[in-house]
Amino acid sequence: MENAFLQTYVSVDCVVFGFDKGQLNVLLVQRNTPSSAVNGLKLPGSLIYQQEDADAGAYRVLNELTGIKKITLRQFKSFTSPARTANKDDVAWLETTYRNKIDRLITIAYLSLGKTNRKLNLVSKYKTVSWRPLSELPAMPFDHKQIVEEALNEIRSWVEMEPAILFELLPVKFTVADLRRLYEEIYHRKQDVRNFHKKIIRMEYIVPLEEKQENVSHRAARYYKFDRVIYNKRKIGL
Amino acid sequence: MENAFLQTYVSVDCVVFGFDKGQLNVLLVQRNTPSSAVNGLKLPGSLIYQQEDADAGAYRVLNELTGIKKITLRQFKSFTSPARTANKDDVAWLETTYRNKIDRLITIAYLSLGKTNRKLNLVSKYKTVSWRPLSELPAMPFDHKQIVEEALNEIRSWVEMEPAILFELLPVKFTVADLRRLYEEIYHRKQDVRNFHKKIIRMEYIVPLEEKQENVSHRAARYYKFDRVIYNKRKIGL
DNA sequence: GCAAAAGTGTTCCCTGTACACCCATGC
DNA sequence: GCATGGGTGTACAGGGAACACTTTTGC
Repeated sequence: MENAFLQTYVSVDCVVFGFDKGQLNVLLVQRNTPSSAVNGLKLPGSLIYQQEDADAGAYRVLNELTGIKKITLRQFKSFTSPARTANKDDVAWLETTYRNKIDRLITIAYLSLGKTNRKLNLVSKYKTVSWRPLSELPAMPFDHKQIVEEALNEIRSWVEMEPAILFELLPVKFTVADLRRLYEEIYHRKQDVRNFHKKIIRMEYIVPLEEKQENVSHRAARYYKFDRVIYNKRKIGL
Repeated sequence: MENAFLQTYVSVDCVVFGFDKGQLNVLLVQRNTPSSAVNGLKLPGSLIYQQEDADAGAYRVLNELTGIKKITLRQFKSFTSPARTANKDDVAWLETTYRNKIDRLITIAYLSLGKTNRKLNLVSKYKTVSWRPLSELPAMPFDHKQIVEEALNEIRSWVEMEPAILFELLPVKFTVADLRRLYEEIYHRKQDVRNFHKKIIRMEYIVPLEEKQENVSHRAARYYKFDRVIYNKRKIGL
């Protein structure tokens, strides 16, 4: 008995995390097909073209579906199980969307961190693009839920390798408490307030501003900003 | 102008590292084709089948090409550039070997650590399977050189996540100096002998044996072994 | 004045690092 | 006896962890 070699379509899927109101969010798009059965939210992703590699495909697709241009995407894992196309509704949606017969599909998953106040949906083909809290993700087609879970694991090692990417998640001006809550979300454990403060103050590339919070019903917190120039100088020193 | 969606063959390639005589080695196989122009060493890898996922394909292929059965393979990156098939000799070899027209090929790369004293070549379709020192790798087809380089970077984060895999590279009985030289190879920096000793002694799962080296022209070193049971207990404690 | 969150110092321990000499063995 | 690599202790510095009270602001 002869085994046939796999010849398959290849997609990219992007897990873009955002941080807002103390929680991590994931950027999802909504499929817009006639059949309501297969409507629903999913990760931004699509088949890639003949002449592009997966990285180029990921940047193109994310831009086409959400309008996002300037962002860093990082390939983190391929998902190749034949069971990915086990759900008939998913396959029907694929075949309608791409006008091809598709019985197998592998995807290369990308991870990214973005600001939730970014403008979205400028050029989207999809009905809606929206941030959804990680803690209450909707049901999603294919193995998108699993992809998000593995992306979460990946964030930590990415942050350890390149701490600067954390600031992609925060607004330009942020308080130490914002940063602490972000750490707590990513590492799933409480940080001691005083120790965290000391740690942040030691980092010369997190620079204090004169500006403080306004109209808060408690003592106003100082704003800080991330200084990439100082950060890069430090790295060369390593 | 319409863009066609990529539909492609998918291969797996395995970078298996070994450690011998103080150096890291990579396991390579030799292509056996009629044309001598395309002969040469390459990473063990092959197209995967319709009905298998990439993980299953990687284990199958590594076994078919090298005889290796019990080993841990870890997916670490996909290589998807259209330029992978830029070399005509490589494409000719592909088409001869797989009896298909192949103009594009993506590969999913796997990383693994093995002992160099493992029995090889039991069921190999290839002429030879051999360990080659990392420092003097031959020219290889496709982007195999780049794949090995990226695998090297990957080892460190794998070891940090799961230190036990280091012992896959060492014989069952090893000296502290063996372990130190392995560290030095992987991290590319010298370790202080005394400090390294202290660090190792602190790890209860590295247990000293009564046995010592024999017939060495210097003071004989004590052998140690890795105790997985103690190691696993410690991990639960985290 | 009270609720809510910001801000701030000290102590202890553990880990990493720097550093130099004697020991066992084969030849 | 000499060459080769194995094995060992101490001292200092820096970072992580534990821990409680005062300050500012809006209402």
